[in-house]
Amino acid sequence: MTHVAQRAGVSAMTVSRALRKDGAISAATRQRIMAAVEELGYVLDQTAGTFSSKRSGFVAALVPSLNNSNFADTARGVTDALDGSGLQMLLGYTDYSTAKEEEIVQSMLMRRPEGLILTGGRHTERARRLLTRAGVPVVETWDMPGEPVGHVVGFSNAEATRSLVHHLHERGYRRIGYIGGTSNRDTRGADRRVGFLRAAAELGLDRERIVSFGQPPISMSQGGEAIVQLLSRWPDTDAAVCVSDLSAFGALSECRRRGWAVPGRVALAGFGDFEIASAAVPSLTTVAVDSYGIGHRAGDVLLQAILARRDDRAMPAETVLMPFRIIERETT
Amino acid sequence: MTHVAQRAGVSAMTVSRALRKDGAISAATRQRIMAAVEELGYVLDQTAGTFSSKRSGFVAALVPSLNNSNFADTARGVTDALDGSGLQMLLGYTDYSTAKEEEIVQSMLMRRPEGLILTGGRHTERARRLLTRAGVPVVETWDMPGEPVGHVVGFSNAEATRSLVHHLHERGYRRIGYIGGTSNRDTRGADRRVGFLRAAAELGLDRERIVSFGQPPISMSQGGEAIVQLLSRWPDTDAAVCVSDLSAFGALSECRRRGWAVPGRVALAGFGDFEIASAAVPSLTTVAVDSYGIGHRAGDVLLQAILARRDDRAMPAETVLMPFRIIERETT
DNA sequence: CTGTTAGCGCATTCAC
DNA sequence: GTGAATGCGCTAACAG
Repeated sequence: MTHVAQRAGVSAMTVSRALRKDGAISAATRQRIMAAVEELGYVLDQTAGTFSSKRSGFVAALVPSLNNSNFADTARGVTDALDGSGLQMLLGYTDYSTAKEEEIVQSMLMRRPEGLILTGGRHTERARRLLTRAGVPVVETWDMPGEPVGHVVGFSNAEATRSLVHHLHERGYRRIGYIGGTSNRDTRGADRRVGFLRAAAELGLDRERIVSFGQPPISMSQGGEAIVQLLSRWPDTDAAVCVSDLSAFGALSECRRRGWAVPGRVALAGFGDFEIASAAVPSLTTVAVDSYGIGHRAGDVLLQAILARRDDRAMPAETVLMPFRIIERETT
Repeated sequence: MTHVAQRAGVSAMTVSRALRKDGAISAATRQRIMAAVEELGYVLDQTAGTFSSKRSGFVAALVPSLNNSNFADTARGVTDALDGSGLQMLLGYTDYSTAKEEEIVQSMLMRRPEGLILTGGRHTERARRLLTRAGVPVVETWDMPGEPVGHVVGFSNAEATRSLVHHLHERGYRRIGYIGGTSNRDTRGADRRVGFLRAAAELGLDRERIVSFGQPPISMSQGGEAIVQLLSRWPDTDAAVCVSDLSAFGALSECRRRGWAVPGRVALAGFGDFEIASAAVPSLTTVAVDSYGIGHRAGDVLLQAILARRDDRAMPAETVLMPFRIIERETT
């Protein structure tokens, strides 16, 4: 910066000002400085800037997996909401593990984010403690946690699945099964199973008709194996609710290979309204969530909280309930 | 850190040592310090550490899109290769735009990464200049650039698609079409079209039989619209090569809806060996690339280069050609 | 609109 | 194995 300053015939401080948008510099001086910057190939050292200003200029966003269009859309929403704020989003992925989430929370906090966006409402005790003590705003998404860490932008996965089962019941299905992963690692998946069980209890359906298959998130091929297990164990099953569209598509493909008509032999429903749900033949009944909207809204809430904090204003914890809706298609 | 030091009855320097793995501290002292750290909820400020040590402890990885299992696998590979090195990967996505790539390169460089991994070999002039001047190792992936910026771990997309077309020709297909996006925004997609044209020229096939549909990356539904256009414009088409498995699946679904037998009426092939390629019915012929391996190898190469640089050793630019292979399935 | 001074929280270096 | 002095490159705060 001193080099640039010398070349432009100004002080380092003036270079610093020219490199930030907040003005207080004459157009002519800025132009001269920018020319010097380009000539020297100077790139501002944000590390030093952060250190000095105590503003890191970024927020951390943690998602379970990169390869999931729902979370990719949420990340896009966050990025868009932050656009123009001078804040950048740094992404981390937890592989659906709260232990890994804890690690990433810690390593993110070492870089002093101005806020964090998390997926889900379940965290390790230590992660909760770190987050609380960090003193920066936190938004939990894709869930409705009982005891939120801070702000929330999400919905109840249990409630959404419960609605889906009720919907199938209204359509006349009575022997409904559930396909999901073997552990509670995917906490949203576990919540969906809870919703299935709740609806089954309310409607007097069989609550045993559950196939758990593979470590979450379960793949298309695991969905295929699961539907075979479900129908061989309970051959009178007339509908299967799957933890995600991907497993539902796997089940659908396996049915096709075996000549089982969908929805004639068995109806299928997924979760998430991935592109494949509408592209599949027959198209998949599913639960649509506004993934992008969750991210955008979470970004908004976080930004407001960060701005409030900069002004030493307190911002009350906000909980935004996002809508979901059942999309009936050809598999039911 | 001073607080922690006081509580543990040592100097700040000793706390700094305790928080890094490099030893030179007694077990008893470290234990006392760790206790104080936990009690106070202290989290090391890596910004200050980076600033002082001139090591940011991270590498930047830029991918075109998050929602793509190929690039997600590559990112996983990079993360795994870096595991244990003390380097963290920070991810950015470019939306398949070199202009956005330039922006992200700049904002990453402001945080002083110790290395960068890029997807593709085409960049804006300014991005190239920034990268060259940054003085840190760079690895380009998923491509075989003519003039690499630094190291390369990839393959030729043109060559892979050319092989696929030759493969179809050997299987007896003679009126082969190509489905891709409308612009060169997805540079790997553009290279695949080049490979198609090259093979068509070599084999004496019709070189006009191309449908470009939508902004890359093209969606499943755009793949569906494209196959309809292709077959209505050139009804004698006996095979279609698609820029990706996703568009190929969209084409496949549309054929099914219209009662066009695949591969009877038209054969289809994709690119990438996504999970959907094997899950689809009929399963998709495609080109498999070792996405995870590209990431892992790129991470390895970058790590070696970073370690060499730390020791002031020069490391010659390395080019690693990764294999691809045609996977013949039921759509051809 | 521009310059000067001071200091952000660590790690490096050297002393002991 | 531990401590003290020093400085990393920038920006806040204030002066002019």
